[in-house]
Amino acid sequence: MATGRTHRPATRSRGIPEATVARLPLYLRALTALSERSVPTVSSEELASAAGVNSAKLRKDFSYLGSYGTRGVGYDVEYLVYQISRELGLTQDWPVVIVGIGNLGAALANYGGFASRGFRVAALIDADPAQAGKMVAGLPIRHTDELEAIIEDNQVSIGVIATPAGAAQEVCDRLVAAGVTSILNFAPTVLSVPDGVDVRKVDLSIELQILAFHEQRKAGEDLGGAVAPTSLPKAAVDRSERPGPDGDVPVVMPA
Amino acid sequence: MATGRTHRPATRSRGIPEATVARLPLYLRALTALSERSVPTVSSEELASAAGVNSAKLRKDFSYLGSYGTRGVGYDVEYLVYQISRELGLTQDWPVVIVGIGNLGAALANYGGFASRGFRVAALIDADPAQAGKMVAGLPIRHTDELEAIIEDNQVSIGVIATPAGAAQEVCDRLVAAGVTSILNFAPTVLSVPDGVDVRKVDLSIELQILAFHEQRKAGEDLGGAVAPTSLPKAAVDRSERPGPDGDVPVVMPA
DNA sequence: CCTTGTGAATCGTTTCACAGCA
DNA sequence: TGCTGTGAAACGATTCACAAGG
Repeated sequence: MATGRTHRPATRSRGIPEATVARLPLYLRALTALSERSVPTVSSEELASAAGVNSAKLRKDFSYLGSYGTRGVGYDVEYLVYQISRELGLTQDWPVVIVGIGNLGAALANYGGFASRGFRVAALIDADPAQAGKMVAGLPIRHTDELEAIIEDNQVSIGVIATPAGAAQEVCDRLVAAGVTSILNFAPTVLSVPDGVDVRKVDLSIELQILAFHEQRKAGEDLGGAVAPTSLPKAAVDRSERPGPDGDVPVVMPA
Repeated sequence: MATGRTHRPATRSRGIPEATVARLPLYLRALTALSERSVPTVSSEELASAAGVNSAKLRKDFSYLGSYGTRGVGYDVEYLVYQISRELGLTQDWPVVIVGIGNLGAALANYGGFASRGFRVAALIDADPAQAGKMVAGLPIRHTDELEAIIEDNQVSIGVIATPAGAAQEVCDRLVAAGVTSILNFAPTVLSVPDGVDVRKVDLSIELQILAFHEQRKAGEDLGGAVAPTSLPKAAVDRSERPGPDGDVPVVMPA
């Protein structure tokens, strides 16, 4: 979910629900695969199962875009690909910059999924002068000093932050000051941004922690009961038991 | 959200809402930072703002865990760190394997956030024989042939898939057959898994597409109207207009 | 007859607002 | 007095079930 308090609460016109927007890329991927196999039409049932959702949800989602199906038949694949692409804004070109070219930044730079949608990596930026000039994914790494100029020259409105947590807020501030209004943040920090700027967060360690929660539950069920003594009296907890957490996350990469 | 149809619908005992579970790691991070600065207590207001949520939500979330605060005062930082860690299952050790050691897999292997929570990278696995034996993040890359043995020897229940999309389902099947019951999937595919296996998905390109949607909206608003002719008659769309999408995503890395 | 599109019912989450307690 | 804990209200998303329409 976007972190910054954004998203017009009023405006009330073509309101596509957030949950629906988040699924459109999923449908698009499934449709693209069908399109490659030259499948002309799909039913909501088929497409839903390819996208990993149920058909009622899919139909409701599509109903927000308009009436693009044919009753008794299904949806025209090419037509839907086009409609969803347009709705998502992928029929235009989006230059993005990636800041922080460690392993993660490099992985992102090499990621084919960007180019094949409307995204074009306009520049790779890193704070380490020693990295400057090195080629990654066919692009030279440029130094942070050039950040503002790069944003302006390329009309970049989307920035990807793949720096260590400590650097993220400063990078974010500079991106925003230079005109970026959407940020994809891989650093494990809460970024604060002015109104009108969207932040989305991808946090590897959080995803694992959620898995661990469910995993623990499963283990508990195998034994047929609650896993841990869930409610021991507060006084019983020895403060030194967990000896004061072990230094938080040097984070993703030396950037 | 988890993709596989999982999550016990019945059981009905200590039901912590999914939305709450997903925020616990966030609180934990904020609390850990406070703990390092030796802050003894926080109010819901302070902690909420550090975690980027509002205080009512945070209090409701904590109320599912129990009554861990003190009215008029706030929450004991160390105590809460411990309670949340335990609830998330982070007081135990979780061995994980990472399959697919391209740039992304390497970034994950180097990611400090794993070790500092209860996660231990038990092995790195790649299908490329030429990679086998190379050291990444202090661990040797091992060949896919060894996958089953590694899982068993290390009692691994959590697997991370960072392979190209084409390989993901097969890797997933092998992981599950070998006993893995939680999967974090970075490949842009819908994985199908048997009941009882949890899948969480991180998709870089989807996040960007969601940003593009909102970005487009902003651009449209600047001009004070709808961006695109949102509803043109179906017949008007020339099928050859978007010439059949350009090959989906070679994906993350040559793995 | 088949599949879409959608009101209405349901479910889960968030927010409000205040009683309860240190 | 101040902040937690929580019922109750509001909101949003999902699912149901069926009428509409090719």
